[in-house]
Amino acid sequence: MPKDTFFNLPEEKRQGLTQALLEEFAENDYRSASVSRVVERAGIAKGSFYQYFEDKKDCYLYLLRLAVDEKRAFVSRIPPPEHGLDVFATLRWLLDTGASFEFSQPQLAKIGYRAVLGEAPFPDETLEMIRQGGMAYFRQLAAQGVAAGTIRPETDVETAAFVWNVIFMNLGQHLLGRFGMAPQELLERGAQAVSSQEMRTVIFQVLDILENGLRKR
Amino acid sequence: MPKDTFFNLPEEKRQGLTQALLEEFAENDYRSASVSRVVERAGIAKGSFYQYFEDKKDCYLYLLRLAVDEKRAFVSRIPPPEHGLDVFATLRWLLDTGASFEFSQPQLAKIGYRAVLGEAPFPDETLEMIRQGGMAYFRQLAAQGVAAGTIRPETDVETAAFVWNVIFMNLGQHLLGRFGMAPQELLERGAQAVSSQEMRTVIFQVLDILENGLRKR
DNA sequence: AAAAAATGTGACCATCCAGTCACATGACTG
DNA sequence: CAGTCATGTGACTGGATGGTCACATTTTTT
Repeated sequence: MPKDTFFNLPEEKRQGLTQALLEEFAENDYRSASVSRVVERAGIAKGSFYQYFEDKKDCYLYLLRLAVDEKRAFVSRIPPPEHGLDVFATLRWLLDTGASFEFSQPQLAKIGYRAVLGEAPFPDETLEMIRQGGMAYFRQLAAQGVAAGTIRPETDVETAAFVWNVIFMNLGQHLLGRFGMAPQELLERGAQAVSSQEMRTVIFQVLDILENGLRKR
Repeated sequence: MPKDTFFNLPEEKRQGLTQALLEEFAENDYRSASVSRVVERAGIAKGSFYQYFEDKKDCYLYLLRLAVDEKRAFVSRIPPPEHGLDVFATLRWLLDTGASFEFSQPQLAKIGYRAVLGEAPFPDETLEMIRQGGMAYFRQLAAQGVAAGTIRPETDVETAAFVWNVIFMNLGQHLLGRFGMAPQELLERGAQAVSSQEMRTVIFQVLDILENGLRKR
């Protein structure tokens, strides 16, 4: 946990530091990220940094929790389709929202992505939650679909969850690379970028593949 | 390129050094991997290391090329289904072979995986080849399927390639995590581990999802 | 205004890193 | 045997890192 001094910081200064942290930890994995670079970018003294955070791990976990909170807030802003409806409608909402988040908060998304890949050299419950949360959700969704009869009954829930999860995790990056936006441009255009028709089309195609397969019949 | 001295090394010593390199670069990304740890593990002097390799980058690229070569050799040992046949048969062969390679050479696979994620802080053509090779292959495969009429004609080739590629890249890791094998155990059991019936079932399920979708009809 | 508490600072420390180099050891050659 | 060349070595350099601390500055309390 960051110390009180961090939360007592004037809004502007705290934002500046947070931004420097976001940049550093989005561009580098935990071990390569450098506190020295962060304080340089933020324009504060090394000593000050350690008035705000216990250590490097502390500031990293702060970012992780920030990512979780922001994603929660983001998701709750776009309400899900009514519960119990078609699983594929839920899936569409998920992919759509997930991609939007990636475009709206690319740095937080990247940090979360890194966390899932499991490169931090220490155990932590927030980390574990992020790592397992996605699969758990998709597992439950798949089970629900099987129970409701929307999904083919012979489906293995774990395997379906894997496929969905892996697509979900990588779709944002794919769209980003495919439609060639620099991170800078992203930050300027904001979330509405994803509403571009091209991207919507891709998302729907992906959903269609997951739902109906690729084989012509 | 490693220097001549490296290739002149007695088999045993070269193997030992290579093994130390594999371990280090499979466990750490490029920036975090440490030459000091490598020479310690390999039991040679720091100076000797720099008789064999130009620098850190040189030894890393050696591993990358090794990964490419080994994978090529591995793949050519399990011949593909006849050309021009069902795209899905080719896909099955791909997933199967890919997963087998991951179980047979987990360290090389991991290094390749890291390379695709794009974390090395320098440009290189081998790197670029590894990064784009997968997508290029799947793109061509999808186009072939559309042309042959096996795949639904309205399919966007790029999107199909993305879905296949992302599944292909992550299936090995998934199987590994799911059937809970430690890397050590893996190295002992070798490639035949993947022939376990459980894993085959999962691979076939994944293929089935990609081919026919999940929706019950 | 004085005292006290909180916050800011950058030189400094121990540790690690990639890479070098003067020298030691071995092997081959005339 | 002497001489030459390839290989092995580890102390060392310069630089970066995470983290500390004695002190300076600012803010709050008395």
